[in-house]
Formats: sequence, C-alpha cells, structure tokens
Amino acid sequence: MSKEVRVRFAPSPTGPLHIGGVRTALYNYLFAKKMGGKFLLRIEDTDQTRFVPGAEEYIQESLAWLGISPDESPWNPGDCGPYRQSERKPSYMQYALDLVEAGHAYYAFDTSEELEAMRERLEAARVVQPQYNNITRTQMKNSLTLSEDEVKAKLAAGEPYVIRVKIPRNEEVRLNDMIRGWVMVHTSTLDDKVLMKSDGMPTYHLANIVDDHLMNITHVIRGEEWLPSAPLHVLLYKYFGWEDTMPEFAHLPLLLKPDGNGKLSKRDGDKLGFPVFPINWENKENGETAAGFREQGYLPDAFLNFLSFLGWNPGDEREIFSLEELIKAFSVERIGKSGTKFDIAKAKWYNEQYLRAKSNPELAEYVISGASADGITILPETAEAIVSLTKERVTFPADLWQECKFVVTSPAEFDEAIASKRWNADAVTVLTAYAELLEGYTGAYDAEKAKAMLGETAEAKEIKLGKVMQAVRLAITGVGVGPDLMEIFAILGTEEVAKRIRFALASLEVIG
RNA sequence: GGUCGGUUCGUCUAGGGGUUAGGACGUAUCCCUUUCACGGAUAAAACACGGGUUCGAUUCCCGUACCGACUACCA
Repeated sequence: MSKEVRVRFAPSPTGPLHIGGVRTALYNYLFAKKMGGKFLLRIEDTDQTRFVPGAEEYIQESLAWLGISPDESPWNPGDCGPYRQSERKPSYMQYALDLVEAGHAYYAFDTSEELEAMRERLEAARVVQPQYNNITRTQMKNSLTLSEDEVKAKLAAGEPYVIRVKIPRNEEVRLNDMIRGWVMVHTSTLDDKVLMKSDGMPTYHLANIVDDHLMNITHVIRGEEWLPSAPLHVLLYKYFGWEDTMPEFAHLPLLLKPDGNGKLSKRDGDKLGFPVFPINWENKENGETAAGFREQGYLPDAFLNFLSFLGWNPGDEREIFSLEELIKAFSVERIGKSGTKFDIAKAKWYNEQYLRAKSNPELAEYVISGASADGITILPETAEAIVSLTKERVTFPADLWQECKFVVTSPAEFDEAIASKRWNADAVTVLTAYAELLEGYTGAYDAEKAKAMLGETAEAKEIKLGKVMQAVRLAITGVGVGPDLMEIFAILGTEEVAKRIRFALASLEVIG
C-alpha cells in the first residue's frame, strides 16, 4: 500500500515571490495532482529579521491568480498545522536536544567576534575554506571542548548559544535525486551547520526536516540551490531515525537570466524589460512598484502554460496545455537537468494564443474598461466590432483598445513619417473624390461596399488604389498601421469617414 | 579556491550507438491581401573540446573547457 503523496511549497515571506518560486510551486502542484495527492503551503519565517509585511498575502494571491491554491495552508489548515514555522517554534528545541543527547549535535557558545577571529586566523594560515567543521570545532567554545560542568554553568547563566550538527569526519552521504540520480558527497567537505539559532529559532535545515517529517511530506521538490545542503538533510533524517519515511528529493534546474549569466533574481525586476514577479509588488519602504505579469496583461492560463515549459516538456510536440492537461501530462522524469534561460518572446506568444482563443464578448469587456479608463463610454456592439478587428494582432488585452482608439476618437494629428512619404497629389485626388461621393451617398455601407466605392473612385481617376491606401489609412486613423481599413470604414459610417477625410485634407501639406 | 550540478539551432527543447538530428519561439524570404494583420510555405540555424570503448559515438566512459549553484546564527 503506497502512502498518499504530499508535497509542499515552502517560501519564506521576505518579499514578493519571483517566477522561479512560482514555477517550483507549479511543479509541486502538478506532481501532487497527478499523483492524486495533496499540495501544501508552509511559510518558512524562521528569520524574524527578514520578515516583510504583506509577503504572505502576496504569495496567497499569486497562487490564487494562477489557480494553484494549496490544499493545506495557514489560511486553510489541514491536520498538520500550524503552517507557519514561527508558530511551530516551541517544538523544534526538543528535537535539537534529542540530537545533542544522541551525540549528533552540540552546544556552541562562540560569539560572532570569535567566529570572525577564527575565520581570519584560518585565512591567515591559508586554509582555503574557513569553516566550523570537524577540525576547527576542537579549538572553539562548545560542549565538545568544554567540560560538562562548564557547559552546565554557561547554560544556567543564560549565556547565548547555538546548537550545531556534529558532522562525522569520514563518511560518504548518498542521495538519489529524482531528477539527477545518485549524488554523493563526502562529509569532510561539510561544515557543522547551526541547527538552533541563539534567538531560539531553528534554522531552515532543522525546521524543514522536522516539519516535513511531521507533515508527512513524501516528496521534496525544490530549486537546485538546495542541492549542496541536501546531504546534510539526509544526515539529519538518519540521526532522527526517520530514514524509512525520508521524502524523495527532486532538485529543479534554475531559471536563468536571458543573457545566461546567473540565476534570475528578484533584483532583476523590470530592468531586464519584463517582470520577474507574478503580480505587482508595492515596496512599502521606497514606494516603488515591481511589475507583475498579471498587471502587464498576461493571462493566467497562458503564463502557467509558459512557466510549465521552462524546464519540463511533455515529450511530444504539443505546446498548448490547460492546467488540467498539464496535470495529466506531467511527470518528474521529464524535467530537465540544465538551467533554463527566460525568454519573454515565448511568453508573449503564449499570451497571443490564449487571447485569440477567447470569445469576442469576453474580450469586449477589456475594450469597454479600456475606453472607460479614457473617459469614453462605448457600446458593447462597438466593443465587439473592435475585438473582431483586433484580436488577431495583439498580445495583451489592453492592446485591443489601444490599437483601436481611433475608431471612437478621430485623429487630431497625423504620423509625420507616413505623411511625408505618402501624402501625395494622387492621394489627395482620390480622397477628395471619395469624400464627395460619400457626402452624396445614403445607401447601405459595409466593408465590401466601402471598398468597392473606393476602388471605383480611384479607377475613375486612373490611379492605382494600392498606391494611395497608406494615405487613406493615415487620413482616417492618423497612423500607418492598424486593422483592416475597410472594416473600420464600415464601423465609422459614411458621414464620419467623409468628415475625417475633409479634416486630413485641410490639415496636411501635399508633398512633391 | 573547494564541493556539487550542468552543456543539442540565438532561446525553450525532442532524440538517442547507425536519423536528411525533429518541433516551437524568434529571424529572413515568398504566397495570400489593391491596406494592416492572421494564415500558409520555404530558408538560415545546434550535438563545447580532446581522448577512449566500439565495425560505428552527438548518444556510453574518462579528462579539459565553459556556465551555474552553494560555501551565514538567510532561506
């Protein structure tokens, strides 16, 4: 009988979650759902000095936006609470003491000055790697070098101390990573990491082992930056006697900067020209806003689809996957090993695909709200007409309105570059004649009719329509690019088209 | 520096002892369109390097190079 799969996403609330973290959460979610298990969220707030207000809510909102909300979390607790490490504080010390008792950990009383002095001493002696380990601990103030009475006295006197793990001198630690296979590390390269800090809080290393055990976590899926400390974690499972239920590990490849130098970090922000956060983040300290994908107009499904392909692929040639389909197709075996550069062009492409898949009435809402933000009230029919004109050519919902503003606001000025190239005598001739024609016309007017009439006008003047089309577009919209012009004519109607032509004729200088 | 990890088109990747090394994004060209796009077609574009093993290696092994992570009383 196999146990229920339980995975956790365990961010620390030190600021906004960046997309690497979001991808980790997503893979955890996909794996849990694929296996019919549970996805939990645990807040790792053991560093009280780095706590940032609002970060927890940010995490919650980001996951909710993407539709990958946890089954158990601080806000939706299951049977393994609390889901915030700060609230689990009372339980950790005993575990650390058990380790001391068993000889796998010890008290250390060294002050930060003494630690600094030790590092300097070692550096002076050209020790390449100054660390608190099985050699240097013999020269420090700890329960291994002090007598039992001295230790008791210090403890009784309330002297600050930490508890460090006692890494064995000569052992090989093996770890079978689900993505990387066997990883072996010799304990001589490990240091005696602090397990309990002097403020009474555990470090990540202790807390994550204790909590994963207590919360029945079966698989730890996390970023590659944790791989170097994974052997320590394996050792801790062994010392606690929890080897039988030790979770399996999967260390995800890193998300890299587009230039390939280093992992994508929170600081990269929009200085790289794209967001690195799922949703906007207001920095309360400096009042700055870090851009989020949501606010930039990325659709959650598109973003999720894009993110899922950063380091994973289904093994066939499909590209578009709903969340349901991702769950079905997902497997840890198909996660790659190498770091992944972040390519915003692909994200845009995904967004376009998802945008076009939406219905016109749905998209019309974006146009209506875009217009209303500009103080313009627009009819649903007009909004839908704009949508059908534009949806095939935009990336973001907001573009729908931006690209078609001129439908409801006639141009006040005209693109200089186009005017200087295209506003010639032929254009003026055709446009003047077309305006006259429209002004005397009262029949039906649709895109086809508009085109036919324009064609006839040009033909009558013996001018090729193609030669003057850009100028016609300029007169009507003020710019050189945009949706199908004849469709725009139809939406505008004869009167408005004629009016705009007259205005352009009066405003623009004819070239050469 | 040390430890660990990684390396297939510019990017995301498929593949795997014998393949014309496949797809997608992006780029370019052409077609469609008397406008703008969409769309369609085509093209350029990759197995880091050196040794081994083998009839044969991009694929397996070993080195080298390069890239990255880690190296806190941070996670």
